[in-house]
Amino acid sequence: MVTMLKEENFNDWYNEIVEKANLSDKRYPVKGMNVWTPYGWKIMRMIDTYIRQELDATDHEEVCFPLMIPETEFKKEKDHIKGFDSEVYWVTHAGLNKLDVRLVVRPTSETAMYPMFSLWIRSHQDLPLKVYQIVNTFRYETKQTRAFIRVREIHFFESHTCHDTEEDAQRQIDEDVEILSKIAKRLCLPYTLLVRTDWDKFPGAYYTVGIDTVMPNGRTLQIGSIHHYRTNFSEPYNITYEDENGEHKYVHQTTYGMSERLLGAVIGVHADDKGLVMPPDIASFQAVIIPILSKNNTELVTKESKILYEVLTAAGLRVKLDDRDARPGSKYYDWEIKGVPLRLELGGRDIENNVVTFVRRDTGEKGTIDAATVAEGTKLMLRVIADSMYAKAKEIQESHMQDIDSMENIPEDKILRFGWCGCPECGHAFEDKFDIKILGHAYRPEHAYKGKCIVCGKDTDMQVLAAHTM
RNA sequence: GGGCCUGUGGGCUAGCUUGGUAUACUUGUGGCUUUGGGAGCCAUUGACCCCGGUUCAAAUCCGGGCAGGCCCA
Repeated sequence: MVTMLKEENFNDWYNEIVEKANLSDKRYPVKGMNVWTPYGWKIMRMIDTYIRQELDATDHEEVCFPLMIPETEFKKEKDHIKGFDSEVYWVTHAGLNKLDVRLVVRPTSETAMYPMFSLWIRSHQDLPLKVYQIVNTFRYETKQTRAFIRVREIHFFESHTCHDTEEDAQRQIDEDVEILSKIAKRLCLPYTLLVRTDWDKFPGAYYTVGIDTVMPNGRTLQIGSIHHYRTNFSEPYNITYEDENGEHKYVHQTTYGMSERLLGAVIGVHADDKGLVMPPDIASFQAVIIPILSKNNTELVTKESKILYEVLTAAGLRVKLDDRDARPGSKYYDWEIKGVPLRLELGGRDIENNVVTFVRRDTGEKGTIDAATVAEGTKLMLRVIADSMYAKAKEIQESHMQDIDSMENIPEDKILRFGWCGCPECGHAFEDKFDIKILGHAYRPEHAYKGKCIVCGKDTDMQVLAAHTM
């Protein structure tokens, strides 16, 4: 049973869900490094599958670079090293010997990949270069660690692209945005795309688009980011191509990164006081079949349950037949904690009436599906569940948005929306006064804005969002 | 970065102040029985975070480490 309430105590509730649903085992004896349990890993792999699917479909190629980066390469881009040197792990020894050149354990792979890109790319015919990898990266987080949300060993997806022009790099970022929308749909997650402030962009980037989602406690969680590097890395790493006229030019680069925080966001947004609620597309099991046996029909119900399992599996659904020797009620609790989207019960009454009883995990709604068309009926129900999960999450996100026009009476636990002139002085003044972070301005504004800077009162056409972050 | 709290079977927990025999529940295992929201009975496995100190004696007191949680910058 889940004892913590999401509304009252989000942090404790989150920890309890992760533990009770058995997504991750935090007992591994290194801080911030947790064990992926079979149930959690299956879900993460499902998310990775969709990432691969979308990246492959847009002509990205999967690669796998080494974990370690020599200090000499790591140091080439000055802002980048400055942004990371307080949180990288160093390998200083090999056996008993001290290394002449220390090795960095990758916090991200720019500095591992780019020396190789410089060898791989020679002509404009080699462009665009679009690669990605899904690997673990390491950051020595100093803040409180938290399963999936702030860890030191990160399950990370990163794509890296090189282009001949800045415009082509810009097109890549728009493609990344499209890819994101497809993946987020699978997770039933709404999000915002905000161009980060200059002091908050990725170390070495020209600009950064943060991907944020709103947690029910009113804090935002960054679930990914997209960066435009221009030639900030290609210059120090000497990644050049020869154009049609025989001239040598620096490539324009972009990156796109997301992590297991996607799973953290799914938990935070969708789970409830009974446990996890999995979006159907990434659920390890989309439906669980619970046979309801009684003394005189054990054989019949067991047989029919197996047939149901086979019919649904053959239709491409991920199904679990729970034939453990336990009471049905105890099985209900087990699968509710694990968040299986749909529970299918099959007992003597159902067989007589040619139906299967279903219970939705997201709403608790109960009903029956016609046994003759059970595969179609189940698929339809899963689609309804996904749509309604997304709609509910979207509603929560919007209920947290609030426009403000003065620095008085700032509401707690809201995502604030207001005008900003763009100057760092006003930005820092706002952030420091309320201990809140300016997340940035819309990457694709829905409409033009005319207003005044909330700090200095100057006219401005830039509207920004600000919030407490997880 | 600074401060506070905690660490006992797989999970949760009593015991710690006042040093001596480790408690309950849950889970696991085997069996009987039962099955439309956590059934019951019997049997049974399983623990004091690590290192050092004080002591005849340490889960308990002291120091350090590691890990977890919370608050503040």
